[in-house]
Amino acid sequence: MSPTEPKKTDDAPRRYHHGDLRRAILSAALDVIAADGPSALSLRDLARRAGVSHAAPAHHFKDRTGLLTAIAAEGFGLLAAALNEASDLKDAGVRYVRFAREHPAHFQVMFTPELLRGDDLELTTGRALAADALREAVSAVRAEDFGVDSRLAGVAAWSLAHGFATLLLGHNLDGAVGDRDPEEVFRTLATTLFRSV
Amino acid sequence: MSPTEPKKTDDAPRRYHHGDLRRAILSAALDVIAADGPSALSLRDLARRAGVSHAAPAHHFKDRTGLLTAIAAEGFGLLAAALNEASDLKDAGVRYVRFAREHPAHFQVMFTPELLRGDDLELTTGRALAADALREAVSAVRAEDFGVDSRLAGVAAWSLAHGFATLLLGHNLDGAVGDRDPEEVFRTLATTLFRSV
DNA sequence: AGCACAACTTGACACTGACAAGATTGCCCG
DNA sequence: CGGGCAATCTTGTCAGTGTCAAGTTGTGCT
Repeated sequence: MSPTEPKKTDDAPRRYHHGDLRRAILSAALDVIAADGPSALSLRDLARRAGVSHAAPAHHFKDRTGLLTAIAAEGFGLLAAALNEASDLKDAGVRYVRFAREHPAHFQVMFTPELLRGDDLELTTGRALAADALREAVSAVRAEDFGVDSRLAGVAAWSLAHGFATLLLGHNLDGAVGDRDPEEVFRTLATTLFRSV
Repeated sequence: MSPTEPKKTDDAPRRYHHGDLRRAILSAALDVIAADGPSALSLRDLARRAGVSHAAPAHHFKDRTGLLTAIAAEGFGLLAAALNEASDLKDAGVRYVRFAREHPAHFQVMFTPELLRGDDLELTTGRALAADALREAVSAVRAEDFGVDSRLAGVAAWSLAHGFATLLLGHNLDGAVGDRDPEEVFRTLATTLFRSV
């Protein structure tokens, strides 16, 4: 689309004037988002933190949407990697929740589509990788054990894990979880719900 | 907190210069949010749509956060009303999903805490109303049927419904749901998962 | 060595949220 | 019934932001 864009996104780490500005800005952005959400993100503020001029970030991410899209794409990659190590569906759910807790900024941005460039290549491939990983985990539970549609099992598992993770990050489960380990709470919860499938 | 604020929030409809500016701005805001998310919200744009000056909205909502907080509070009220009519836990879940589809802007704002004034009175009371409604629906399913903790049943049901609704609004289930009625999909899904509790 | 290009800077413009201070309007109460 | 008064809205302003355009600096390659 835009031939002016560098597009050498993640080859080797850059060693230029700044060092690795792209990573520095990504990292600062993740801090800000984790603390105050994507709406608190300011490119100029990120530039200030990195000690560069206010327009420097644009060279790496084109614009605000580009930065958030890069974060989402990275997040889907990380999520796919995490899910690919799951032993079964329940374990995949636990890893999903763990991912959301360990990468809250990624998680939040990944599922806020109006902030993203939906047709971005790295984003769509990352999303596809994560979807494949989920499908793989779901394939372990036999279709006839669950219901008519095998995809329904995937939707159910995804909904449960995603809802739990989302509510957790929004501090909506603080009372119910208490001081227990959220992942353990989710495990027992998933075991109870899925015990018969 | 702020004694300058009018605070006569929702008595009778105002009949002043504009007519009912407060409602007009709320309504326009809901349109914008439903279409492009909360980050696309601009007070000046809302003022323009309502045909008033750029600073008029501030008189009704103090600032951007105030507007979003009012939306969230209204949303929790609507959700509580919907849940209070539920016949059982599964029906509450279906109504939860229906609420999210019918009021996507409310839903989105309600669960984005960093956009809200968390200590706002109307918000906290609205949230408490909705929480009560959920607890009421959960109380129908007996604790020993589910597991040790009865609250766990609430967390499970809430997570499932919230995750399904969130993924649905984000168009993450378009493929799996197809052209079926999402509420029906959720109903079968919840029936399968909760059939034994 | 020098050239092409990536990385960054400087400057500008339109837009936004927020605040202060003034103008207008309907309502209440004497 | 009319005068004050408070709620409603306007005007003006300021700092901050995203984005674009054009210039500058450094780097690796040939």
